[in-house]
Amino acid sequence: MKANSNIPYHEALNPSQLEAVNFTEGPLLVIAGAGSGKTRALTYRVARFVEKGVAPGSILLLTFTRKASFEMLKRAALLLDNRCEKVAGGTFHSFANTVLRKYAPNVGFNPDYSILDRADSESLISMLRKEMTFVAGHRSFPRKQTLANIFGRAVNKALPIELVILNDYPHFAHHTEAIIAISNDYKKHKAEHSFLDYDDLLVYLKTLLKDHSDICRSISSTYRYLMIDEYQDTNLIQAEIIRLLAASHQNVMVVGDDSQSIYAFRGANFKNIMKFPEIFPGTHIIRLEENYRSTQPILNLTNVIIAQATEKYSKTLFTRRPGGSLPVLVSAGNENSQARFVAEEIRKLNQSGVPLGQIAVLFRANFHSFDLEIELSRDGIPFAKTGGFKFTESAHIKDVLAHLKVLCNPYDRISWYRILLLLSRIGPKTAQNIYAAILAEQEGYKGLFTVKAKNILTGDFQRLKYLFEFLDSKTMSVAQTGEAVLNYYTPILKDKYDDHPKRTKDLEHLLTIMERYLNIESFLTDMALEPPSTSINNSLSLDDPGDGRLILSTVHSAKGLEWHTVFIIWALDGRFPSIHALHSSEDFEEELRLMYVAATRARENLFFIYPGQVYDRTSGMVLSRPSSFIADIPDNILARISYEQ
DNA sequence: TCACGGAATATTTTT
DNA sequence: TATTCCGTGA
Repeated sequence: MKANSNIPYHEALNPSQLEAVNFTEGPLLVIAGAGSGKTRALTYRVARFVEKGVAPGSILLLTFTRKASFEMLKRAALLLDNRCEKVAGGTFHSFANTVLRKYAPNVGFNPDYSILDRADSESLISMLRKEMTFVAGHRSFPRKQTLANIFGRAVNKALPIELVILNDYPHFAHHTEAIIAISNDYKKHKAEHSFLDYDDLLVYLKTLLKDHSDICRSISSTYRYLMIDEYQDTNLIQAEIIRLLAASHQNVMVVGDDSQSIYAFRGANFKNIMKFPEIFPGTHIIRLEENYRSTQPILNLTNVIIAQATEKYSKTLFTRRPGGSLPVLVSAGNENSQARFVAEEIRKLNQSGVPLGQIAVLFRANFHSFDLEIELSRDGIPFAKTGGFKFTESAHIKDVLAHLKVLCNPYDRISWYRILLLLSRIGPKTAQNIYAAILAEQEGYKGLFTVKAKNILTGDFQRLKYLFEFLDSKTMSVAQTGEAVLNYYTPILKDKYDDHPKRTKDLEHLLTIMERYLNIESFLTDMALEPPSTSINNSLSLDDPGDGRLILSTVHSAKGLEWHTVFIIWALDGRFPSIHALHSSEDFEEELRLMYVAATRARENLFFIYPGQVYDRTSGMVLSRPSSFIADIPDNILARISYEQ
């Protein structure tokens, strides 16, 4: 291999990584510990295949974010040549979309379907929820977001809704009937309007492969080598898709770390990775245990944390890096002294030369950082919170997209409501009437011009009519259409938002994206499946290189990232582990894995901080014990200090 | 029927 | 912090 290759496999890879790269036929499971270079292994393996002469188009690399696959293929291309960029790569969802656009009729729907992103499906659910008359009056009826969670869980775990409510939302048990009714409405509405949500993409792909063995065989013979990243976060449907795709050739490699499975609440099932060898008999298993990230004292601690898990592929991470200081557990008097401790330490670190962008504060839930944010602002320490709003989730982008969506699907009720409610003097009732008229005409959005109702003689509604008349009158490119909508929308924007200059910029950005598309349908599909990763307001986008700001992040959003110094705040029993997880051993164990993920982010310094006395309103309990995941760890592994004032 | 203001509330969120 | 819900007055 060395002789006729320009790729320095032996220099760049350790023996386990090398073994994974060279194992090219048959089922392979790579258990990749935190920071063990699994991306490197995957990248080199792609390059190796292509170098050997495997057609790039017959390799399928599935990941959970489009960014992950894009980067791997780009790096592989740097190693070898740009044939690697022709490898079929993407997310499960984009792969499902590609297949379904071709085969949708085989599973009973139109290939012109539109995709509902999370926000779309939530607003649809909200609409249906409001129409349930008997819901009104029940103050404690689940919100749209909760409903979407319940429906999603039922699908991803293949459980009936009753059971999901009983298991995870017992406090809504008395609403079970209404929730099921809304779920049925939701399904019906999607079917009638050719909408697929994210889950539907996977479900229909699975159904297609399962019910049409000829199609399944044909797809399998196209993709003869499968690689799946982050396998611990797949759900049952995804595992089944992989099983079906790999059944005929068995050339499937999955990479993951069962100890870092933290998405069970979305249906991920870490047992998929445990069961993989059963589903594919003869699976070869490789463990990557050499860690390239953290110092040994940090690894000693994280090894102890994860040793408490009951079900796992046991692995012990080690490093060859010398030195390092002990992780520290800090007891702070109250919430505010916790924040002050963090701010003070950050200041010291920064003065000793650690850039702010190399420091992160991690926490269990988004609102746990509120107090700290106030403290940081007061101290003048610049910070950025990850996650935050994504480009396509911001109101003004969604407003504009709604106008484009109805062009493709004139009976898209959610979008019409969104468009109409932007106009003054038009509320839900009038919007309903106008939509009814559009539906009644059964001819595009003709009803917009013929509808008669009070409240609509305003100039606003006239302008809307002109817009659609104009869009109708001639054929326009995607960008021209976008421009027309923007001209119409800008006055509304200026009226609605004080910060319109910033939002106008976003819209201009949107327009430049539109210029790349030949039709609106494919533009909208990409906006749902592969939205631009730029986030708005001053929150940080992940591809924004470490600038001069401290990072605040939930543990979930921190997965896969690393920093010089990591602070884990609220390491308090009842917060982390969350009070919601104390009743179920499965949930509790997931909290443990979450703590493991948090701690393994650190390269040099690791701090856990907990406030000593906190009253928790929802439970009525006083929380005062440090997180049980670390409370009993001996002093020679975890140092202790206390901080008052 | 709509618009507005104040109060209540919140676990985590790759598509 | 920010979103959503609810009641009130126009």
